[in-house]
Amino acid sequence: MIIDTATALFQQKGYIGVGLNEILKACNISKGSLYHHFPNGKEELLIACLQSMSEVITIDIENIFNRYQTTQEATEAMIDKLIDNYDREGTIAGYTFTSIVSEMAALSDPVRNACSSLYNKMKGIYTEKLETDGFSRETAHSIALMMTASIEGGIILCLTQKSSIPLTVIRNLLPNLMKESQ
Amino acid sequence: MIIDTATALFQQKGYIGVGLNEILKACNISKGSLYHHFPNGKEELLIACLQSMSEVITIDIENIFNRYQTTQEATEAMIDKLIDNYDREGTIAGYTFTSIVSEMAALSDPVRNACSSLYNKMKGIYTEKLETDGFSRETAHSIALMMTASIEGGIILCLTQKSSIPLTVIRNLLPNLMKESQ
DNA sequence: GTCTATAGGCAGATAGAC
DNA sequence: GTCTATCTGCCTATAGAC
Repeated sequence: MIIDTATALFQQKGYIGVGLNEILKACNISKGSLYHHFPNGKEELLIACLQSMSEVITIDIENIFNRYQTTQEATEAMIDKLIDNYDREGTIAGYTFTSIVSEMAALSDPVRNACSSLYNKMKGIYTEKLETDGFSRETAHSIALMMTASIEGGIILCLTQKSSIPLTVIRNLLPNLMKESQ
Repeated sequence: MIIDTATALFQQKGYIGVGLNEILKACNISKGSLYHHFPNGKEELLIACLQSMSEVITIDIENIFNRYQTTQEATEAMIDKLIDNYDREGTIAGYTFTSIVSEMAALSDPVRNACSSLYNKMKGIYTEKLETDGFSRETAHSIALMMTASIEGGIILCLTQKSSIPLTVIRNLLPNLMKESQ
């Protein structure tokens, strides 16, 4: 599948970091074929990949959040998975999603909107769980946003420092936010 | 000054987003001249710019943190400044520093190290202030890291959503971390 | 619907005059 | 130490055969 292969490459190297030729080679298809399916070229392919990523990531997070009773437990399990991923593979699935946002937010509104909706989906899962925990809707929204931001920032710090310590610290501090604001 | 002009461009558009010709035109110099001063070309210029950014940002944060008695007040003032910046100009100074990390962390170790040291400097200012607030060294380090990560993530969310709300929420939630962990 | 060949532009880098 | 001219290579996108 073209989209799966391209998604992996975009996640590894970012949008500008991957050339069209590299994608074609990895997919074993030709330029003519790609432009037949995606007349608007690379950007249209990226947006299709972002939609695919959105589904995969959302389902993954939802599974974890359904498996645990409280937001706190689910969050710890989720971050543990990110840390485990990093320690085993040296990368974090969804990282280059950060890279794509940073590169493209100012350049392409369609891409920016696709990324925005992905963040909102993640935040929505957190919010819902926090409300079942007993938080007011408003507080739930605030904490969910804080979770999204600190995890995203934590991933960046891990990749910058080549260490999983930042995410470990965040994993241990985030629960305080869920106790004290209640 | 070449570095000042190039720094501004890198901050606005990221490393790959700015062409060498664009920099030369903005500085009114020629290719030969640039390569005389920076034999290793664009990457060497970027690292010089990151060092310059590091000084500017560090001094700015230090000034704010010296002006207020507690970390909480200083942090709120600092984020207020980011929000004000965004609302007035639509960008956030230091943003494209995020963009540069995301683009380059996996590609260039010298650049990654320069970015890592910049994050550490910011975190160091927070840590010091938290210790004078009475936190243990270990707790101070943890909270400082959380501050760095959530602000960085908040900036990304602001740029993705084209709104200053994420940073506003983070400004209001971060103080909880400084009260309850004490 | 998939292919090859190629267009057209711009990237970063270099050579050598002055 | 600054300039202009030029090189090589890669980029995305297109044209047109099959």
